[in-house]
Amino acid sequence: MSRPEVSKERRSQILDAAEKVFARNGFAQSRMEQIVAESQLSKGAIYWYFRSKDEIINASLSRIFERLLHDIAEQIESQRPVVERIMTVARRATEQIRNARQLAGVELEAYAMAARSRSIRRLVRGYFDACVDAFAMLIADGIDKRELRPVDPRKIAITGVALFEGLTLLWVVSPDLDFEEVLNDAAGLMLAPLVTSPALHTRTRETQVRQTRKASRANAKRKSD
Amino acid sequence: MSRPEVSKERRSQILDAAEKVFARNGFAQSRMEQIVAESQLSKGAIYWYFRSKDEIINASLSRIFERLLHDIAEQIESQRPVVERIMTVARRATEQIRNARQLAGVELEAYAMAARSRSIRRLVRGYFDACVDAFAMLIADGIDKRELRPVDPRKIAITGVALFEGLTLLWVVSPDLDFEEVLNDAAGLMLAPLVTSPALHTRTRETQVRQTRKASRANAKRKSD
Amino acid sequence: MSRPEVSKERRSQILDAAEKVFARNGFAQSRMEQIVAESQLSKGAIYWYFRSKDEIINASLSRIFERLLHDIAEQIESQRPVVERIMTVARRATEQIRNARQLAGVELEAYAMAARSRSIRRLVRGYFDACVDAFAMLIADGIDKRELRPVDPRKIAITGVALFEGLTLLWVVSPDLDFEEVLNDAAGLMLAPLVTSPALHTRTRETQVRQTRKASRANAKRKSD
Amino acid sequence: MSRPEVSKERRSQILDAAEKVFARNGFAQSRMEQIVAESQLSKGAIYWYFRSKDEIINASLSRIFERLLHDIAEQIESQRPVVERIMTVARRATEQIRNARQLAGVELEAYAMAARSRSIRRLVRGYFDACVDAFAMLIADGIDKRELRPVDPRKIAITGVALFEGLTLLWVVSPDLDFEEVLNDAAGLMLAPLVTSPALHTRTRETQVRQTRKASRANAKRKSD
DNA sequence: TATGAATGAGTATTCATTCAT
DNA sequence: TATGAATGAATACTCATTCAT
Repeated sequence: MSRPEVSKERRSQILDAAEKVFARNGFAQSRMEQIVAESQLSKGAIYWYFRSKDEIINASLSRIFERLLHDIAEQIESQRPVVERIMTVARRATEQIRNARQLAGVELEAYAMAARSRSIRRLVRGYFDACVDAFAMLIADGIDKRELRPVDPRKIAITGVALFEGLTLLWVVSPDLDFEEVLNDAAGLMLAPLVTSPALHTRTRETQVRQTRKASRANAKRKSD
Repeated sequence: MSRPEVSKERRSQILDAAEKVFARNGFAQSRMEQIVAESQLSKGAIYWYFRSKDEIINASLSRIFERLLHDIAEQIESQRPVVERIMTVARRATEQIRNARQLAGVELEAYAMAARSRSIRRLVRGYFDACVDAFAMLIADGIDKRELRPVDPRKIAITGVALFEGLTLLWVVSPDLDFEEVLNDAAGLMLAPLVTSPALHTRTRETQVRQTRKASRANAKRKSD
Repeated sequence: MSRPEVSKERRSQILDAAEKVFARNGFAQSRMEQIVAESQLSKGAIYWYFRSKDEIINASLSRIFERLLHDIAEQIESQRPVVERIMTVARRATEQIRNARQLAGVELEAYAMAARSRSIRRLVRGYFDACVDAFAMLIADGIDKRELRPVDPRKIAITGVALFEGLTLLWVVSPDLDFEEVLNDAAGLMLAPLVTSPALHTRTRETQVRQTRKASRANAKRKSD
Repeated sequence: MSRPEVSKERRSQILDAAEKVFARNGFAQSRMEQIVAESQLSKGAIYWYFRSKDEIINASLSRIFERLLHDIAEQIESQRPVVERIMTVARRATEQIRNARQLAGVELEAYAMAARSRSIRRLVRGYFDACVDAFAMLIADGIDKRELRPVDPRKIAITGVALFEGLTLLWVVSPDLDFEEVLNDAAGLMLAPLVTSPALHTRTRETQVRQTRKASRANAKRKSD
């Protein structure tokens, strides 16, 4: 292998290790020592390829976001109906997060760090913007193809991304929430009014006040555990 | 002041100081020394009232969430139309967060911590559950009064809370986002289909694909800054 | 109760509490807070009667030593044969220490402190001197009554006290040692040659080299546990 | 120097420093800062080689006991008469302790700690056991060679070790005690009855009651200082 | 006398980063 | 390039003692 190839290889090796450690312990609670151990390299080697822990965090996050976006991009290029594509993206993201549950924790930590660090904020913002862009593109496509009513794609997209991130957050805090079901409900709620054909519809029909009150009491009970 | 009154007073004094420090620096980056300085008390006094930094964080978060919920509760009891009340709650929350912008950072950090700490998770979960309950109650009330179509209030509530938290997150990351406008759009999008009267409607009318594409390019440009 | 009586009462109350706490945790690891709790008094009250923790330690040790000496004194005044009286003292001390096993730990800590603190040294020294005096008196009495050969009572006494303290030390470290048996052996070994009548004799008779070697191996084995 | 050699060197360097500091201030009153200063290394370096202060204490004590045992071992292997060898061991130990007087304080603290700490107790016990073993071996050898009467070597050994430790304790508390003389007296008292030849004998002859009473009065006087 | 809230100097330990080899 | 020993600033927490009431 040539020099630059070795360099690339080593950086990957380190980031792979770092990612595992970050997933286990979060960014703040991860120690350079642990990354060293996981990477099978030496402390010096790590610092040869990365200036600091912060730089590793940035690079790691960058890679994670890229990977997530890559998945989304694939779906977007498909030629299937827009609503289907949207739901597929959502479902895939759901799967990904459920499989690598720890990823959600890392993401949340990144969002929290974004509030304090300029560089992390730029990173997260890039990710969000890309998500919104992709989503908006999809909506616009749907409008063009008369699958969706003529709405502001950007607004829908922002709402959609916010909804997805918000649901992820709720799910991290309440792991017993049926993420898939909730996501379906929420997506249906949001998309149904936009669809020109009556294919997608909210499935609920009648007053469910009593049901809701019951659930409230359940919450109250759990609180006192 | 009597003994127990002084004790209560001191606890508040410490939590007030802690809250300021936390808002400035986040939980992790806040130092006990800073809380000591801000509280005008001594280190020993702090530890007389709280066992550890963690306990202060918990108490502080608890108080913050309580305050937020208190505000929501006020709105809920009003007798105005449900949609109005919902929008008022959203608007008030918006204001609160915009006024104490740092609060959002603290909240995000709490959410990230919830992924790792049992006690914080319980706290955050209690908050989310209460929000969902309150929101669901409002929806149920709307349905009872025929202001809203008969839907599952709980599902709407979860979606609503997720949406609000997600938007806050987006806004923390993209501070130049017009939070109020985005919130209005999202709320309209979500509520419009539920309303029986045609009062509330999405204001957008025609294909805006071109507009969206333009925004995408703007994002792409900002990225390279 | 008159003022001075209350004072005396309170001091006892505090020292009783302190003694319990010291026995549980040792001097260094005992906290004033614990003494406060155990004494059912307040922190201020404790400091009203004692200037400092050190003063409590001193007073407590003083009381402990006095009590031990009191027991010895009783035996000395008896009119029974000297050897019997010596063995009774030893046996009583043994019992006392075995009953309040923690006492031995406190004593050892006092001896260690004596190496650094002038006041503790004076206290311990007073105790040792008194022990030696009492023991020497006993020996001298035995010589006078022709129960013992004419030896230097002081030398025997010092040896005896050292032996007893040394055995206690060994027993604290090796709690499975049969203290009573070892003490009997040691006392017999030391006293037998002094006795004019042949009443007391070492009970061992023949070469026990093999037995010893076996015990050595047992030690070696325990070491590797 | 090779890597492992440097490591060994550093550990020694740290333990040498620690030993000096411990001797000056005792274990509990020694500060890591002092060990850092004395060792000419940095705080980090100390913690690179030892996990904690406790680990340094353990290692230090271990080394001290090993050194003491090494000295004893040398004497035991000699071919001179057993009584002579015993007295030489005792005399050498005496010298060692008198030269490094502070060592006695450290030992006493170790004994006190043994009452509370499992690991220290194991250490001290190993030392005592080894001492007893060595002593018993010597006695057994003497019996084999008909220099000593057939007694239980182990019992003598325990008594001997207890006696020596007890005398050391007395001497720490009463530094003006003539340790050598007292040790000689005690050893003579213990060994004389065991010896087959009449070479060693108690040198005292007549009633010394008066002398003893005088010493008692001296003690009483010192008490009131 | 008595209370217990308040003080603050004191300390072991951690960990990102550096640098001689 | 690579190693891993060495650095040292930073930090949460303890606890004997004090003092206003």
